[in-house]
Amino acid sequence: MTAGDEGVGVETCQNPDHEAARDLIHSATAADALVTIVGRCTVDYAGRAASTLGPGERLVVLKPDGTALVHTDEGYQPVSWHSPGGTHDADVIDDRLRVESHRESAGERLLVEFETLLDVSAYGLTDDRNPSVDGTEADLRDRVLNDPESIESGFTPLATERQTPAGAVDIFGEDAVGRAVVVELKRRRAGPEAVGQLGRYVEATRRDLHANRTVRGILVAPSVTDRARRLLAERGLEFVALTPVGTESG
Amino acid sequence: MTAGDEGVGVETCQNPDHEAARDLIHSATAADALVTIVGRCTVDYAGRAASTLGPGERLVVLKPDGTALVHTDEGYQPVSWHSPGGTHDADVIDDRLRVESHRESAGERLLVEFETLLDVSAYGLTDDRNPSVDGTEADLRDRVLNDPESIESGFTPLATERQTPAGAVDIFGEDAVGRAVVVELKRRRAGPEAVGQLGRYVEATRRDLHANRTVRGILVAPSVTDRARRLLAERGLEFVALTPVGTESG
DNA sequence: TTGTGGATGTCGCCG
DNA sequence: CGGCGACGTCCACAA
Repeated sequence: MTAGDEGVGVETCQNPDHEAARDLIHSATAADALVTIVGRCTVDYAGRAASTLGPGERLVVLKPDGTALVHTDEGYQPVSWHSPGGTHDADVIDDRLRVESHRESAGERLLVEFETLLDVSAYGLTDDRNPSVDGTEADLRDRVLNDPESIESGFTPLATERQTPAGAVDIFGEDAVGRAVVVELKRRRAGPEAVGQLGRYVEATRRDLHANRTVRGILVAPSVTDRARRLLAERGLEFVALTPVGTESG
Repeated sequence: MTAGDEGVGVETCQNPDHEAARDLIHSATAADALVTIVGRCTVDYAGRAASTLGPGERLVVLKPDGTALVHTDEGYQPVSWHSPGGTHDADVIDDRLRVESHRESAGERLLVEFETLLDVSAYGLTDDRNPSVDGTEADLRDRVLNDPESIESGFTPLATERQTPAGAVDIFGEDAVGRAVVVELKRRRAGPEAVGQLGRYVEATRRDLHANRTVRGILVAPSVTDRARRLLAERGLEFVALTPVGTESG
């Protein structure tokens, strides 16, 4: 595999010796390939925090963009990792493969040291990256904009992402009587932070507008927790139940 | 590899035909092994939302706990996934491997359909899961408890995780003059939500205590954003700069 | 099961 | 580059 070759390529080594693994990682990294390493290893991370992992068998993924992931046989989350943007390196010290990812700008470093190697593989992957997702907050926003009556009769959206000193209001509009309305959207059941957000935006909007202008705040979400409902009541805010299109039952 | 065998085991197939891949996935899943599949595939997810991915070359990881991860050659995040708790299945339809993860209780389903297979491997992994992390919010809390003067002279912690109707207060205590103090901790630079949280806890604590008791609110974090600082001032709350032990420079 | 908030969150957008 | 909030967030812990 030559550098710049983005086509399909695979190189696999089972139970490789550590120097063969190092060489494979070197050439794969140079060719912008994705590398997987399976073996017994220890892990050390230092950066935004510090973490260590004792010996265990794990799957390590090195991506050409600098991402490093250390996965065990459980969980969605990697047990340790390095974010994109850094560089990978591999060497052998005391007959042991050491894989290191670092990003100087963030002062981060991830070190994986292998006792045992079960498998090392390199893959040249290409992906068009054309994801599509439905049921997001943007879908909920579009639903409200396409049918403002779903909020309440006479509601008129005037702006989305309206800037205030406290942040951007999801939907800003007017009710049937001409009062200002601040709408905060949540794609799923809303908790206390959502109320906090809405409250901040309402306060900021009151300051922005004429002092005597009424500003209503409406939280729009599929549902709210009890605590959130209480907080809404305390602050004179309102709630409208609405789900993003496509997530509703039926 | 027999069911219940948790020891080290590896089975690898390069450029397998789709039925061989299916068989390997079946036996690996039955043996609680971790499976990696590399190939060109499409992905469909339906559950909390809905997402689709067009054809692309990706790394798919199936874990024995029901986790499924679809990784491209970029990014920390899987481009699609299935959370732990479900089950994996594999079959061949129209000469194409289809891998499906589903969790009925959550109404979630992830379907990966392969056009091309570069590699299928299974690994029996064992991990002690003895992670250690430093520099967390818990470390910041311990730092304050071990040296209350780091907040201010005369500060006395009385409780951690003190319950209020608005949630749990990180540290509750008294200042040198006997006023109640509510402390909210953040391990990194704090933004508006942190102020909102602190404000809620202070309000709830004021209601809990005698009406005439003064309650101070202190945000403890390495730093705050401008907006957060303004919000603190508006609500009469305070800020003390402090980092979790071990993250500080020097 | 649900609620709540932390996380080495990551990621995208916008100033 | 930093601030800010969404995310199919995940996750641990408590009620």
